[in-house]
Amino acid sequence: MTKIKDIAKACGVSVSTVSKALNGNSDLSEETAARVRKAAKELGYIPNSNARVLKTNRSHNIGVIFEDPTSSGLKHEYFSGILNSIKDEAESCGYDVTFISNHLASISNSYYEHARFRGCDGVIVASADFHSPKVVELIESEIPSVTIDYVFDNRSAIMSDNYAGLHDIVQYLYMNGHRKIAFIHGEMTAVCQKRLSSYYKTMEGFGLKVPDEYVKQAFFHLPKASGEATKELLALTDRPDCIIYPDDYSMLGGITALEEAGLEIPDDISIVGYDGIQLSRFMRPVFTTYVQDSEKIGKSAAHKLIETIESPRTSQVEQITIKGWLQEGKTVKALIR
Amino acid sequence: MTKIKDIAKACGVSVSTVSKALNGNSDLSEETAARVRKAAKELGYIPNSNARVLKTNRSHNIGVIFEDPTSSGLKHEYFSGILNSIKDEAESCGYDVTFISNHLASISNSYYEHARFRGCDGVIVASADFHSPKVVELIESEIPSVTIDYVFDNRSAIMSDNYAGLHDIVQYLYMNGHRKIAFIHGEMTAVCQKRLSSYYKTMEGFGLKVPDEYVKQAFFHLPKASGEATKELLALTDRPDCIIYPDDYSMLGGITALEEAGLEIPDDISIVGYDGIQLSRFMRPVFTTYVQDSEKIGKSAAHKLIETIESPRTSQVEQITIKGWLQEGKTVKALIR
DNA sequence: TTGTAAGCGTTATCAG
DNA sequence: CTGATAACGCTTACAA
Repeated sequence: MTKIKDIAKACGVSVSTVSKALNGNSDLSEETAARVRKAAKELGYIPNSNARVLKTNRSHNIGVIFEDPTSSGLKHEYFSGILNSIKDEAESCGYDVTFISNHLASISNSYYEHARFRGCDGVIVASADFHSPKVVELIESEIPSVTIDYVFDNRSAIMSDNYAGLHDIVQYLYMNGHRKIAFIHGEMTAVCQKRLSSYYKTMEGFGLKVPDEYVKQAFFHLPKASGEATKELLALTDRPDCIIYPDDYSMLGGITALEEAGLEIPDDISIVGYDGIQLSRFMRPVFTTYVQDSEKIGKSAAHKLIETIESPRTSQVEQITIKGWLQEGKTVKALIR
Repeated sequence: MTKIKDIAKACGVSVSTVSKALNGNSDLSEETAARVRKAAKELGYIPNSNARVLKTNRSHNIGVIFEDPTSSGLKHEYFSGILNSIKDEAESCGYDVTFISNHLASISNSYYEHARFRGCDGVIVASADFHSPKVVELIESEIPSVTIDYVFDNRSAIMSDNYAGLHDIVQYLYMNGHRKIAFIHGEMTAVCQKRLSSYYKTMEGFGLKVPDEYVKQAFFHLPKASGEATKELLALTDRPDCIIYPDDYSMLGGITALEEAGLEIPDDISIVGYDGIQLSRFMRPVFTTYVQDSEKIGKSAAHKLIETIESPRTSQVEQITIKGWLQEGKTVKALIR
């Protein structure tokens, strides 16, 4: 394999001259530089990033963590969408993307160590158990990082607007005449808490009381759990006329339960999802759901991280909130009041 | 940051002793080895992969190419499933996973150069334009590689069983009494050709003639195109009573066209998809479709590549075919004969 | 069983 | 404008 030394020999110059020419260093005659570049091309020179990183301490490689605690990981459309746009943005800035895990066989069982081991310039924590000490260790380290949907002190975060999400949903339901609005939510992650408080607050803002029985815990991405919760809601003496689900996928479990109960959607009961996955647009009736802008979220995360890496002084720590939008489907009935 | 030298100093031994101890080299007294390991832990030592790779020429990093020519890339459930299981398998073997692209800003516009640049031990080509010179360049290089759903000479490949797929579909339709079976297929990739020839052959095996008008080209993952093709089929004087689609997602376009034509599924016309994405199980009627085992495909690809890397001598070049299965949904009518 | 020393390919400092 | 040289952190003959 051709290396700098070979080029130097071929051109009759020193290795440092070659290095400078290849890196566009200005204090070199344009003529020599051109000669070197030409030779490099002819010899099929490919730089060796490992040698470079060793010397410069800059890898132009960012780590990404996609380890759904519920193990759905990349299979979740929300996350694969985010990954896809992280990749696009990173590559267009000259950065590579490597997965970081906490169980790389025989190397390390810590995110931090893994990232250090590979010399990542920074890490995006997209999906992980944010409460785990391993994540905290990484976040509190000297490695620049950006989190998605979770805020750590003194670190930038990209937030899907869960507050607006529930607000817009509840408001939409209210405007359509609904008052008895139940909320089946996922496990108590930060995301979930945000949605929950937004739900309560918005309800309150409309002067609506929330009976305790109207709020049920299920699990994200687990249709069965939401199906169970749905049955419980249906068993109430004063049952809701509207149910908000943790996500579109979970809503499928709800739909099954509703069908079993012989209820028509939306005539007998209205339902709303969250995420806006493809499926939500193709189901009949089309889902009314809050669409998360995963593309923008991924892009922003990569952008912010790279900014933090390249301009540590001027880059601000900030929480960037990415708004989504309400997809008006056919699962909510407009009640005549 | 702690390095080998620091450990050596702390233990009063040489750096080579430390290196040996940390790498489990046998010709070292157990006592020294233990002392060194203890010190390494206390000092929070983290190895530097770049230095290691530079010296050993083994990165324990595999590259993956996920660049759908149709740009759907990772958003396609089939591919995100594959990626997920590649990642799992690689990590459990102590390998990292890095995306390789042909447009990494300012570094390189060639897969091969990119992979060399990062020192990848091998590359999995999961999704790319296999005909492009850039892919060929990589495949023909000295870098070990495994492809998915496409065979190159002298390289291992993992193949979703497209032959069995169409065979099983046609057979199932035949068994259910269908004779007029149309096939809307995707663009003419290798995958598509395999399905097409299997379709023709199986039809022939059952003594069925395929009218030219029964075979239409549309595009993978583009519902609209399949919708158009569906309309053309419906316009035939002797229209098919059954349509096979390029994939589940495309079938949605077909369904829309059929609905517009006022046809009931499966009473008026039967349809079959391909892939077995989540959506196919939640749509009503549930899709009859051929499920591709993306998890097994990804796992096999990683496994085969690592085997090739670690045992270049004994590892065989082979095409591994991964069978899927027919998901019996409700979109095919059992015709009384 | 342990240590010495060379070298992996690159960049950066400093002298010419 | 160009070149010598040290250094990045590690592994590995080979020597002791």
